[in-house]
Order: sequence, then structure tokens, then C-alpha cells
Amino acid sequence: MRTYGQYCAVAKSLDVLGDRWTLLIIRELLLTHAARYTDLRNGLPGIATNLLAERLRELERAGLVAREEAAPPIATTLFSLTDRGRELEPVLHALGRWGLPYMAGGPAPGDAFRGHWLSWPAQEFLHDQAPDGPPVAIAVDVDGEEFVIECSAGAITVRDGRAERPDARLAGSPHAVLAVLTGGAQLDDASSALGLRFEGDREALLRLVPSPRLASVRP
Amino acid sequence: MRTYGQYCAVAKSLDVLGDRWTLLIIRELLLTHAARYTDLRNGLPGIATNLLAERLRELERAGLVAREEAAPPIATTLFSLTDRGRELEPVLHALGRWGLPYMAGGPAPGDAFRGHWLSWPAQEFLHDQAPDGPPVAIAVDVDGEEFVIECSAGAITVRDGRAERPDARLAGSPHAVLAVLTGGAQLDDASSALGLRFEGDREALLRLVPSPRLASVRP
DNA sequence: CCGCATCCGGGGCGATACTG
DNA sequence: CAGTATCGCCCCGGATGCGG
Repeated sequence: MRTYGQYCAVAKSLDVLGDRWTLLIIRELLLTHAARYTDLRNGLPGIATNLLAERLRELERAGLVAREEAAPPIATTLFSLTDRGRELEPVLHALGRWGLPYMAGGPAPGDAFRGHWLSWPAQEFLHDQAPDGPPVAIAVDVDGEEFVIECSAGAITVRDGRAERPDARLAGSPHAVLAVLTGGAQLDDASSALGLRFEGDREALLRLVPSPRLASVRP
Repeated sequence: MRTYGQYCAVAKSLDVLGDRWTLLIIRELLLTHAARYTDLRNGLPGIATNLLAERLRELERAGLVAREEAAPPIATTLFSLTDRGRELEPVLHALGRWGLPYMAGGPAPGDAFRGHWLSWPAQEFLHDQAPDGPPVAIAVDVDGEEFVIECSAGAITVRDGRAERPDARLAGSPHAVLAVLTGGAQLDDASSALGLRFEGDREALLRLVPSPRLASVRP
């Protein structure tokens, strides 16, 4: 990117991050911790393959991304954030929170969606309201992509994949699941109005779901 | 800007903010509260005038910027942020904090500088360590641009212009002043190594300057 | 298959000139 | 003062090819 040529911290940040797709690549690496080139392509629908390669090179040169060549039997390349790259988490969180209102109406026609994009709002908005209770696991199925929200002793973790024996199952559109996760819709309202499907232990979910707040995604 | 077409809050934010110069225009409006077109041009050295006009139109359409035509005797246009635009303050703060390390070496050759760009670090890093003390005012002169840091009853305010009877005067390069404001350099070190000039009540400044911390700009 | 490199068309961007 | 007009150029998007 052409530099702004300004002795200002915001401009200096944008000199590094301002190129198209750069911050979304950071998003993917923050959400996945370590990803192959193909994983990144899949998490960034719409990116041109040459741009992804070029951005990764630039981010490596800037010291935000590390490239790890796996041992011969595996023969693949893993991309991950350096410490300096992980320091961008507050920036991505601020951007995500500011953009939440644009999610309210549901996806625009043609919008792509990936299940793991919801792991940020799950981490950010859910809180364990009964830290002394037993651990719970909630399986989430969004447009066929599945992940698991686990809660134990006050800590929330989100991981990809299927749960073995979840306490509850949540399934529906991205919009419906997001509305429930951010506290913008009550479970029953989302079921009737947004087609959300819920089964299992109702208490397990209600333990985590926040009360409605300003930053939420309302139906 | 061409939309990313992703149902993700970060991507939706970047659909609005991702164009070149857009976030720097927001920076100017956050720092100046209300600015004329010419003020914005002056605070954004390097921008092409057609781009500034186009960005302002887009930001107005997006509901982030309001254009106010002053009454006939004044005959000028004022641009300011809407409430929604001001909600970007956390985003700009996060970007500024992340970019601080890039300021450590001083300006790159050819870098432009404007005095009011320092008002953010002044607000962010200075704290009144003696809220019960008398009000103080410190005049700052950076490359000929002047502003005033005022402190009263624990609150820090920064404004452009000259102080009538400041308790202290601080003058020097952007790099030197920034290093002192962020706590990266002690006053004496900055004087000897960075050519900082200081006169007046030393206690007035030491009351505000933070102790060295990680996010500071070191010489 | 994975991780790119190359090629090409179109549009965003940069610089300057000009205007009510 | 607050823009519009114009014109290269380079970044970006989309497709294809290619070595390990």
C-alpha cells in the first residue's frame, strides 16, 4: 500500500492494515489460530488467490504473520499470527462491535457466511451467569456448519466441530443464531419469528445468553 | 467501495470504512468536532480534492457525517460527525494505540505532521495525578503549531491555539513531544537527547505525565 | 491437492487544472 | 471556499496455469 506519509499513529496503522482484504485475513487468523492457505481461502469467500498470497507475504514482512513449514510427512504450510499480530484483537473487536447494527436485517442477497465467524460474538456476548454450576456444552448448527459453545467455571470457549453429548442443540439461520447470541431476541421470539430450532436443556442456554443490550442484533 | 459480500460484522464495517482515506477523515472530524472543507484538506495532507469530496458524500449517505450549511452572513459549510460516526471513537483509539510503536523512530523522510494529531495521545495518556491541586495549563509548540493542555480537577482537555498565561511551555519536534506525552521518555532525557525545550513550572508537567508503560513511544 | 505465479480488463486512486 | 473535470496509472478481480 502506498503510504499516507503522515506522522500519526492511525495513519501508520493504516499504512500496514489499509489494503483491501488485509484486516479480514487478520480476522481469519485470529479466529482459527493456525490455518493452511486453503483454509484461509475458504474463510475469505471472494478473495482472489493471488491477492491472498501477496497479502500474506506483506503481513509476513511486516512481522504480523508467521509461516511455518510443517515436517516432511505432513508437507503443508501453516500461517499464524505473531504476538504483534495478535495485538490487533482490540482493533478487530472494535470494528466488529461497530458493525453489529449492519447485521440486524439478516444477510444481504448473495452474502456468504461461515460458521466460525460467529465464534467472536459468542465469546464476546455470552457470559456464565452461574459460574458454580456444572459444565455445559451447546451444539450450534448454522446453515450446516457446526460449532460448540462450552462453558465451565465461568469461562466460555468456542470450537469448531460437533459435540458428542451436548446439553442443548441450537439450529437455524445465521441471523437467528446471532440475534440470540447477542441478546437481541429471546429464545421463543427467535423460534417463532426467525425459524430457530432448539432442543435439549433450556436452562443450559439461558445460563449464557445475555440480557438485551444496546449493541445487540435485533430481529 | 465494492462490498465484501460477507455476513460478518467486521466485513460490514469495512464495507463502509475500508476505502482509502475514509478512516483518516473520521480521525479529523473526531479531533476537530466541526470542520470546513479547507480545514479537512489541511488536516489530511496528501489527499486529492476530488477524493475528499467523494468520501464526504459517501459518509453522508452512510449516516456518519452531517453537512451543515451556515446562515447567509457566514456562508460556509461545516462537516461534523453524527452520533453513529462518533461511535467510531473506540475503533480509532484501538488503531492509534496499535500504531504507536511505528512512531518510535520519529517521522519518516517526507512525513507530514499537524499539531492537533497529538491531542489524542495527550487525552489518552495524560492523567491528573493530583486532582485536588490547582488548575494548570501547559502550552505546547510543535514545529510551530501550538496547542494547550489544560487540567482542572482531574479532567484533561486539549485545545488548539495559544495559552495566555501557561504554567509551563513545552517545545520541540513531534517525536520528542510525543515521547514525553506517552511516558516513553523522561523530561530530562528528552531535553538532552531529543532537543526538547521546557520552561516554567516543572511540577505542572510532572503532575500529568504518566509513568513509563508498554504502549509508550520510546526514543 | 496445495500454494502459489501469470496474464489481462476495469475501476479506484493520485495529481493537476479549472470554476462558481 | 468548496468543490468539479480530466487523465494516467496502478491496484484489484477473475481466470488459468503449474510445480511440488
